[in-house]
Amino acid sequence: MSRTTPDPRPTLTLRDVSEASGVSEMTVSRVLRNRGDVSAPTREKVLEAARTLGYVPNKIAGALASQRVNLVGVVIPSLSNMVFPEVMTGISSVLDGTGLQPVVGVTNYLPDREETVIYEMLSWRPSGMIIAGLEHTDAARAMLARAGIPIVEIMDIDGTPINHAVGISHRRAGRQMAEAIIAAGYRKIAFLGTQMPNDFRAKKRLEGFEEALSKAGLSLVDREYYSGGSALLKGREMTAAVLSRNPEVDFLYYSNDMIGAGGLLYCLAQGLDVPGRIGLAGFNGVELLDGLPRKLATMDACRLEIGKKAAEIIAGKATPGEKEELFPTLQRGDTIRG
Amino acid sequence: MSRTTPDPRPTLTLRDVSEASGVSEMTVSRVLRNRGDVSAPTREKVLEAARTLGYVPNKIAGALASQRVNLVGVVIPSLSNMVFPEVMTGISSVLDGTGLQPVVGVTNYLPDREETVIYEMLSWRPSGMIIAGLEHTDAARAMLARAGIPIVEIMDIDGTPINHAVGISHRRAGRQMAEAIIAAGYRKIAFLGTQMPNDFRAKKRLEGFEEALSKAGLSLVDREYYSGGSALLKGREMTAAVLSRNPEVDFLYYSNDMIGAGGLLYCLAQGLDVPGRIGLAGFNGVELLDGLPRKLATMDACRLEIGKKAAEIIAGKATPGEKEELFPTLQRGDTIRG
DNA sequence: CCGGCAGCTGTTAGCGGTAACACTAGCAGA
DNA sequence: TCTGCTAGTGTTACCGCTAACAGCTGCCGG
Repeated sequence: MSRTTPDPRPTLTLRDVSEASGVSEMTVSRVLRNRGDVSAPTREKVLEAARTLGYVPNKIAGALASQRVNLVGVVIPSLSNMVFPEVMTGISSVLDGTGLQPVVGVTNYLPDREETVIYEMLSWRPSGMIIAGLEHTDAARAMLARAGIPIVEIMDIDGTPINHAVGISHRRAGRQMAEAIIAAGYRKIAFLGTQMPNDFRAKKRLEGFEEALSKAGLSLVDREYYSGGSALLKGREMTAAVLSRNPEVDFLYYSNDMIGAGGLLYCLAQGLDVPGRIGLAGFNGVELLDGLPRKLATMDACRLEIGKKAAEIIAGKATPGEKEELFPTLQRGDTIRG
Repeated sequence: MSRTTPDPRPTLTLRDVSEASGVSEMTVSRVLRNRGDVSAPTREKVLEAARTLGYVPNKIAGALASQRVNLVGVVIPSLSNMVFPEVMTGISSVLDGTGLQPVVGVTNYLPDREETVIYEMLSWRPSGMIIAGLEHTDAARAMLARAGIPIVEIMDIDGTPINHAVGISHRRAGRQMAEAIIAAGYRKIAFLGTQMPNDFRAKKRLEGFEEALSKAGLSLVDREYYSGGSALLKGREMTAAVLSRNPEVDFLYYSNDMIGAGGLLYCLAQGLDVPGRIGLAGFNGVELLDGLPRKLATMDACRLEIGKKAAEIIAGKATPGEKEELFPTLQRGDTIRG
């Protein structure tokens, strides 16, 4: 079998359908797009012909002629994160009704890669762009700004949006968590996170966290970073490392739920008193947590809601301000005492 | 702030760059695509002009004129599955070098939705299509068959591909797992899975599983299905339900690792002797398992490899047969005795 | 009986690029 | 000197579709 099916005939065009149904190409175009008045019998003839020929319209030509593209670019750092799939769900749920279609690009947290992805996407002249984060290369910002389409930056609002931003304040989220932890009486607090220089949101959370600590006269007792591998396993390992280095630590703040879950499993396996002897907290509010033996404290990131709001802005279903702030709720779970 | 940035000037075209740099549009086009001979000084002038103007080429026009589109359609049932993101990673890793770009469409396991997604994608005239599964509507199959581009169906090879298939035999995988379980001496076996009439691969695994059971004179003692919610939690709940209904059950076969992990956590929490009193197994080999207190038996689905092979076929880097079978390895972990 | 208009269909001229070819200058070799 | 070639550049004709407008019919009211 050959690699590509050898075309029996050159690809079908409107002309083929028009000849098969005995009307002009324009009329076929009208029927296929449900636009303009076409008599019922003509419509039937055309649809019949298109169906039997197996005609699939060429959107490239259509888009060029009409100067309209029903695509929305979505640029996110990663798919394996559990968090972006949910954002996508929110986006799709809104876009589904509108004839707009999301197109996903993944950057792996690399700014240059992001720039390339944005460039590629813009070259298809989408109707709008949804991009995770507020930090981009200068070139990327410039391209976006002059694209003449609505740009929505999501997840974060601590910064200056190009056009619109929909998200939460990670700095505030970090601060809130720290305050809750301090209020619960924990004092020897360690941070465990991802080694990702370009995960600006995690960085902002940590900043807010430390800010609140220092306001209370505290500072982090220890910090541990990882990269790659099974997050759950890394959570275990990092937790073991921190606890052996600093047995007096009484709270573990994780940069995401997955490593937090690993840490929780480790602590429970060690027979540590959670949350009495030691407390834990993560971030994101992933549904995985529901299945754990004990509920990890976390803060949901409003992922679904962010996706929906962003899509509504693109679809013109919302009249947005420059920043749309959402407010995550602290879920104390069973791993913060009090 | 208005919704769309008001265009200060109509979008830039080749003509603008050509005028700014004093050469013909054709020459600009050549420079921007690195094609044909252009003198170094001219090239510089053009690049300079393009850069300062902030020109982004219009791929729609380019694709129409050249009849070439650097897009590869990827159609998958779900993103929240942990398994497809890894397939995507495999695809991207190969495509990255080739100038080809994946475009993802999600079907949510709905055949009609799949048909729509395929239609939409084909209307952009991609260079190839990668589609999960071998089961499609007749219309979808017909469209794909006459698209005149390479079509690679992935994940599964139990069936008849349109063009090429890359995957594993889920029927065989189910059979192998059953054989291993029986050989280990388990006899009262229950199945726990997703309630998804259109997850044909899970269905095939179960078929193979039951086939091997009946060959050994056994049959499933119980079965339990779920849909929606946190898979980990559902795994717990289903396991509890099965064990309370049939306390004599000595093996739990899960249709995926996530619910298997939930079940494992439940069994351990109940103080059950795993794998002595009761064994467990899942499917997929997700890396999450590495972080569990005990390693769940599973079978990896060769996801990365499948993505790579499929992409190689599309990119013309492999000369494939009709079916490329990969062979998953059984990982016994710590939840099958012996 | 005519103007006006709605309903339907066709014609024309692009959309913004690129393939294919045409052209020019400069230079090597006969 | 002339041919032949190459490197560099421009010209032309589309790619497949749609916006905009131009008919054509039949029917209405005045």
